[in-house]
Amino acid sequence: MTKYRTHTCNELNIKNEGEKVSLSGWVNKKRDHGNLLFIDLRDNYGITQCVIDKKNDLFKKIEKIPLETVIQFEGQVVKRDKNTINKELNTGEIEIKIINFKILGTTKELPLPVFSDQEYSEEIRLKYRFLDLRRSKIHKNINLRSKVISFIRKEMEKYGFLEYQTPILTSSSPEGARDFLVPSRLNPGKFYALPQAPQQFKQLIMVSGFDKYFQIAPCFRDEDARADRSPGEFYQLDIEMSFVDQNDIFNVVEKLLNNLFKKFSNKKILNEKFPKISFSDSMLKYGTDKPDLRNPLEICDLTKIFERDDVKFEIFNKLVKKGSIVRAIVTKKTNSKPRSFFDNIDKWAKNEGSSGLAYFTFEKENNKVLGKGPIGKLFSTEACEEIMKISKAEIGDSIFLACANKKEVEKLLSVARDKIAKDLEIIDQNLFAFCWIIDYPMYENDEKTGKIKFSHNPFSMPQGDLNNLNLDEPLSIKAYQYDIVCNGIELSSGAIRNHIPELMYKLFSVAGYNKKSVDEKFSGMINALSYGAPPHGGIAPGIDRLVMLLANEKNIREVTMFPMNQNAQDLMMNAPSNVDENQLKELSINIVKKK
RNA sequence: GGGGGUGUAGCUCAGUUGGUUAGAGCGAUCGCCUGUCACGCGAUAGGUCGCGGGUUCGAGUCCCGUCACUCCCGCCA
Repeated sequence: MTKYRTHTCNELNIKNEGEKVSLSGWVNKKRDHGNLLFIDLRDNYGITQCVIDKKNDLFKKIEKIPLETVIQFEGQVVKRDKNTINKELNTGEIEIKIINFKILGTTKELPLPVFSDQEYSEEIRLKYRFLDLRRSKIHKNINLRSKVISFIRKEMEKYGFLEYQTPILTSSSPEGARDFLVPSRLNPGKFYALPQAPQQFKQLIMVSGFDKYFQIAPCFRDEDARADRSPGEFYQLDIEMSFVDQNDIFNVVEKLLNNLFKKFSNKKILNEKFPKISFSDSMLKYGTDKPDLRNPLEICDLTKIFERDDVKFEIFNKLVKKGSIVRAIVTKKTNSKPRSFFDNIDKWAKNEGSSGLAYFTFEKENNKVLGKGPIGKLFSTEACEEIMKISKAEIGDSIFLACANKKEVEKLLSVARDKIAKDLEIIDQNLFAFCWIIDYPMYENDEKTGKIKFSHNPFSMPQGDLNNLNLDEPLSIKAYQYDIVCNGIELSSGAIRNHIPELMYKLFSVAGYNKKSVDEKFSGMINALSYGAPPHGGIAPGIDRLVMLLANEKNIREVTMFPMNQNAQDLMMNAPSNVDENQLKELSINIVKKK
């Protein structure tokens, strides 16, 4: 109880009948019958209906109060008639008979209505975020986010982790995303960088002898936004552990996510023991390293089929001869689908910038397997049977074929998998399907330069006999590097780190860094690892994306309190903004004006 | 950096083949209404059709440019 209220707007019920109470909140909605006025009063917790009739002298004044005014009502809890009970409200069995009121905060005319299910443009929502956040759906999302973070902290502490904080002003790192830079006044011409992640610090924490680290860590990357990627800043559940292999980390994360998702969602978890899929398998079966396992469709490789003489699909045959590959998606029991179903998918594929998806359906006539559809007759019975064997297709199933270089085929079929599943409505929306993607390659070919580069984190531990790595074939080396994926969304990646300096020099030299440049660029890390570093590893699931999944939202701004727009501007606070000439002078900075 | 979508009243949107004074719902203002909970009824106000240029007798509508928002590609070790 405070001077403003005896109860919140969500707690009064039939047991309080007759009590004199005081409530404070916003005028959510008025229903004015001329001689009788209902006001829905709203606060963070809920809504309570307040009522006044014309006999009361205050009626005329209260009638005029605009929506979203902040007001305090004194009144009496009255039981509602049976037929006027509102089952939608927790307080729906009672109402407050207004005795007195006090206006605590007035409002101008609203730029956007608060009480409405309408959708509004992002621009207006972000500019008036404080109004937008009053609306029930996003208000709930933000409170969910708070509860999720609190739950994670408690769980992690239960598992024996301690939260350690790391610097926000740190040094610019040579690899990875663009840094946000902060000029140093005391060191003219030099810059701090905001951390892209506390990657090096958490390793240093392990080297410092702390054993189990976590942090709800802010991360800053100056890269372009997406629906599921805030520009500028986001949060990770950063985790690092000493004396572990990757299964120890999997166990912690699986336990945490199972508990978290069970607590905050009614959806089922497909496999509580998350399946482990190797990177190469994932690229073959799903065309991507973030597969949506709710989708039962799988991709198979049929390149060999097009080397046969009894397959007369000239375009593909020729392309295969030139080195292209053919992969396919089988859809079950689609022989009765109308022609438009197939043509739409082909048309869609062409829209995606590919040469389209060829298709046909397996049928049986006179006990002989036949291909039906535009290109069906180009395949002999034997070829059809071979395809069915490889793709596990049955009579009545259809097959969609893509032919191009490996990367293009993977990319097209990965999105085609989503598209076809959506059209067939075979994705169970009431499911969370987690998986681990493991065995990432240590290196890859840089397409632009043709040189070998690290495919992920250069600090990852390579797999195999460390004294006998095949450095002549770097592309064959796999790393203890892993991702966790849920419903096709990449939640995070992690790795067992390389804590052996000599090995690190070797691995860096493959990617074209000599000892001197490694010492220069990663001096802090290398130096620390040289004084007794424990084996260690970790992971860092994205908090924003976890909350998105739990809130069933597709856009990260729906779970972020004060997000920036796509151009990394805060329309409410007007950031970024010009600064005073004097501020620049102190920082020894000149602005170069673009023409 | 590139591609798509959108831009009309405070908010959400309609606007036909280019043709009279640009409409609706919500909100605002005023009036009526004692059991609503998306209360109801009536009236009034509210417009640089994102901005600039062009075609045309005539442009919200067609063309060119530009800006803003958004989605995607690139990018995000």
